[in-house]
Amino acid sequence: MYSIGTLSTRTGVKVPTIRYYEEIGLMPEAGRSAGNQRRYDRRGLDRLHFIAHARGLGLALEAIRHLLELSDKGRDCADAHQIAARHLADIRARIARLQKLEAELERLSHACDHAPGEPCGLIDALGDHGQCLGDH
Amino acid sequence: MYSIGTLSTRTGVKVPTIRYYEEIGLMPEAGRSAGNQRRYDRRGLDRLHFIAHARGLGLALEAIRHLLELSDKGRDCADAHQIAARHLADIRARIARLQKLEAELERLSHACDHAPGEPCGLIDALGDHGQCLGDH
DNA sequence: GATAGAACCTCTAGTCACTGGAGGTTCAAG
DNA sequence: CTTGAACCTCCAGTGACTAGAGGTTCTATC
Repeated sequence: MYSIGTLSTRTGVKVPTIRYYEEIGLMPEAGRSAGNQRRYDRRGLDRLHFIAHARGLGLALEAIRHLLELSDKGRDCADAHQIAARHLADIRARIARLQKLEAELERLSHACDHAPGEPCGLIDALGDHGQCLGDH
Repeated sequence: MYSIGTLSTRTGVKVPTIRYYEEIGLMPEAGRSAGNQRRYDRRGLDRLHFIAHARGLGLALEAIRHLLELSDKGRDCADAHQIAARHLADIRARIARLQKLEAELERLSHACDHAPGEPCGLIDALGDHGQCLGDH
């Protein structure tokens, strides 16, 4: 039997976060000690590991909830793969967007020559989207 | 003189968002018509353009607030460039992290051979961070 | 000048995924 | 038995909006 603190150190998930997961139904309601403190067994630990890992991969709690349901009631491999594929597409889109921003910000920084007494080209460029290359 | 709706269509920032920006002090309190509706001049429009553009680049409202202050009271070119540089570093870190996740998710998907009747390798892999290559 | 309806107003509450604090109780070690 | 770390519940706050209720004003047309 593990206390909530033990679960926390074992998974790296903070104590209030574990309680939060219980509140929103991601973690089942834990059993309690005589003094009303949460007590977890191996299954609780495994489940939290699963959540922590999926969160670490950037999956939304709703997606994780879905995955947990699939895992609970046997399998639906196809569904799980669809969730993963959607997330992968999302990640790729975010990377592409960030790379655009990276290029744009770099360009803006060079718009300013730091001449003393002159207005800052960077600030001016921020006010004028017309100067920009792509959409963002 | 522009109404809030006109500002909205001109900048692409939604009406409630403009009111929100006023509430948190990013936009100055607008003048009002006889009937208490907001009325903006050119300066208001420019300022909202600035905010919209900077938000589009992913800058946090606090960073934008800082930039606006710099722009208001003349210049501090160095400060502005520091904000941009920090943001650029942040973007690069996010890109690197997302690329790791991309690789990891792709790998996990291949951990499952979709054999009918077998447990889903993807779901199992999600429960076991030990299988993973990098940190995330 | 009347009327219709689009656009505006304020206020409150909800989103996501936590995080922090107050004020009080229980546990484990010495 | 005492100390203090860890636990409990409840409430409020974060960032950057978004949505809805319920009411007022503006503008265009007749």
